[in-house]
Amino acid sequence: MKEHRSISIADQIFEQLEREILAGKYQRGETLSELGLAKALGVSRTPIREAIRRLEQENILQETGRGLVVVGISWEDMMDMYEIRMQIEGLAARRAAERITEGELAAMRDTLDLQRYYVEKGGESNSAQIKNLDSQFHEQLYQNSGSKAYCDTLLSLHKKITKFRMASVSKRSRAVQSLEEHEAIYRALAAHDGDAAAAAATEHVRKARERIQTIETRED
Amino acid sequence: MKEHRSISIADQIFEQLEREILAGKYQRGETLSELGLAKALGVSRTPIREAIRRLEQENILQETGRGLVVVGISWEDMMDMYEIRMQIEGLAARRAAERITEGELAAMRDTLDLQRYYVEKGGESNSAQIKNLDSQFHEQLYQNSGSKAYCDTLLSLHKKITKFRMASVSKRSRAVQSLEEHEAIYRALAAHDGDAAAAAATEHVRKARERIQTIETRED
DNA sequence: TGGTGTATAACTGTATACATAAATACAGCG
DNA sequence: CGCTGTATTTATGTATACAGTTATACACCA
Repeated sequence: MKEHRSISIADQIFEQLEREILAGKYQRGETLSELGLAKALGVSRTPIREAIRRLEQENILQETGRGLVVVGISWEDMMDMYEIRMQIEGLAARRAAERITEGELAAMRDTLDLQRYYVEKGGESNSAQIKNLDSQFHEQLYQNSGSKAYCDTLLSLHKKITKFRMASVSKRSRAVQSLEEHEAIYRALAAHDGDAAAAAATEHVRKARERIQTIETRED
Repeated sequence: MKEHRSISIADQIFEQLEREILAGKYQRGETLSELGLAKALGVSRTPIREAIRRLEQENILQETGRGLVVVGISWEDMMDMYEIRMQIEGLAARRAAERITEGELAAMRDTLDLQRYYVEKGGESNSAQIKNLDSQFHEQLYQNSGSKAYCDTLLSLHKKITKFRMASVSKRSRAVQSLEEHEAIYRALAAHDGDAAAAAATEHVRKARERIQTIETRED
């Protein structure tokens, strides 16, 4: 089955480079060149340049006038992103609790149910699925805050954190804990309890950061 | 050590379009085309496309597959950005207070002195200067937080707010108040008092938002 | 009159050509 | 041996050509 809408080469390259840079494939400070990337990927410089412009705008790549230098993000950067999320994800959850509709609640319920299915099913092959559903839950939460500013800011942070952690594996027990915290957020949203939603979301981010600190070690 | 590197056409166009979109020159939902922009600005599509990619990444312009649609930001979006800043600018100030050096303090002092000079001098012609120095103070604060994540996030929000408000005029009394709040932040930084710095920064953003709410009225 | 099929125009995506500037290599010269 | 000036390579910035796709206009036909 063919894709309904072809994604441009430039977008694919952007995604790939973003993933690779955030996952640490390139060392920070390492230099790249347009032509080098173009040859390596078998395309012309044009789509490469467009991908680079987007990466520059995300501050994970920097133009030096002669070559590109990889900025990426460090472990400390990621910890800081969690800290920022702790603050504003709570506020976003509060807003979502106050304005979420039944339909939006049902959609989040579906996400949770699917996440629970894969978590309880176990198996390492479902790790990617679980991560995707985890991201989806958060994205729904952001969307349901009804605020473009909150949504944009949180999506940007969440995306970077997710791709940074892409290489790491997560244990099942952690997935269960994360799921239960999602459930707590959902219950607060369903009850339209702003305070509870804010507290649950903030706590979830805080615990997620703790979990990462204890399980992962990463040079950098 | 001044940069002699000329700014590319693509960058200039990005700055211009960003300013115009955020300032509300284009209506939200309005469509643009690469060729139209290229002809209007007298350049080829290449630099236009690169500017567009960056604007897309900022979520103020959107590609539809056939033409571009202006997203921009609304008054509510800006209020939300202030709300987010209230939270994280305080945390950034706390960090800055804990790690700022004498040299960095001196640089911020210089910015404040210059700002005070123009504020006390009065005159409408200095409005732009004052705004620039105001931005500079905040950027120094962000930088001195020592955190890439805080710096990136706050810079992005601050830039959009600033350009959104670019069209508006500010009264002198407001400029004086803003300056005094900056002084309060500076004093806390100089005293390396994290709590005070956080409180002062948060309060400054809160009051800045209040001031805007009372003086400005803008459709949309 | 209304629907349909085709031609046309408009737009984006990609590749390529060319200009320019900067780093590098190297030969010549003191 | 060291310095210098030049040639070459390599990099980016911009323009242009071309392909592919989709909306649009319009003529034609039932």
